[in-house]
Amino acid sequence: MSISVHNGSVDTAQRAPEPIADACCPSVTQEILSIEDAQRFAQLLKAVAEPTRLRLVSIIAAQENKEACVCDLTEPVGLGQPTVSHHLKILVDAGILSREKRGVWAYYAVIPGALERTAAVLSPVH
Amino acid sequence: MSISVHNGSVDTAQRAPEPIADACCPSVTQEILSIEDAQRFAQLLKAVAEPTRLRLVSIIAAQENKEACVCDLTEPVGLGQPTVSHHLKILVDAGILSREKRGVWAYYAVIPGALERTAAVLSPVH
DNA sequence: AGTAGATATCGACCTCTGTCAATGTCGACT
DNA sequence: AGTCGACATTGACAGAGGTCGATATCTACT
Repeated sequence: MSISVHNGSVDTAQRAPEPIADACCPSVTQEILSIEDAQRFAQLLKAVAEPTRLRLVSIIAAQENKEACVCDLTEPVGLGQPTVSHHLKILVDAGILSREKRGVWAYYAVIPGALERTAAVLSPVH
Repeated sequence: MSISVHNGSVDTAQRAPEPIADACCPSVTQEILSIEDAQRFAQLLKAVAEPTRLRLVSIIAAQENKEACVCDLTEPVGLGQPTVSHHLKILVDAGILSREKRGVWAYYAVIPGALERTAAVLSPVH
């Protein structure tokens, strides 16, 4: 079994319950939020409303290559590797971070515009 | 002991542990967040990262007078009065909403610029 | 004074969430 | 093949957080 997918795209087929960061249209102050929109927005904001995850995003963004692997992150945040991995997964699922595996390492990067889209939920651009 | 304070003005003196919405300087992408900043920002974002609270803010902002009392809010969100009161308190403590008591009613309003300042934590203005 | 109504607070319950130790998985290297 | 190292996943635990019923407080009104 485990015919290791050499076809790169299958990896993404299994994953991706559609990231929540496609907050295109409504905003908190533009109209009364539906229950569904409120839940989507809350889930997106929750991904970022956590001290450790904020620092993770901050550290990754401050990196020279704009990316970092898990081993670069455990020491700065002072938490165990499974915990860091867990936080990163939440940020990836929310559409804030991207994950690329190169060899043994997994490199995480901030998806361009993701934070701006998240912020736009609270304050639409202008 | 316990000389019950009959002094009316203690009410306001007791309150106000400085709202967290004075996120003036740093931002997630500008520099590596200190642990203290990360905690402050997370607490501010947590206040908004909840479906019911998002809808409360949304409903209040959509009101004609830009304000609403608790009795206006319990029915739209479909929750009990103590629960709504609890959520509103969290938003007030975070510096998102203001509270003004007129007669028997307590009127809540979105503090101008509060949502923008909160959003600026994720995406600095420009 | 006494009542009624709006809101805040308290206590309890249950779910969600952050953390860790242990284990599983996979790639690189000898 | 076998080992080592990086990362993900699982299970368990403690603490935080959302909800409600009951109660307290406070104001207007008769």
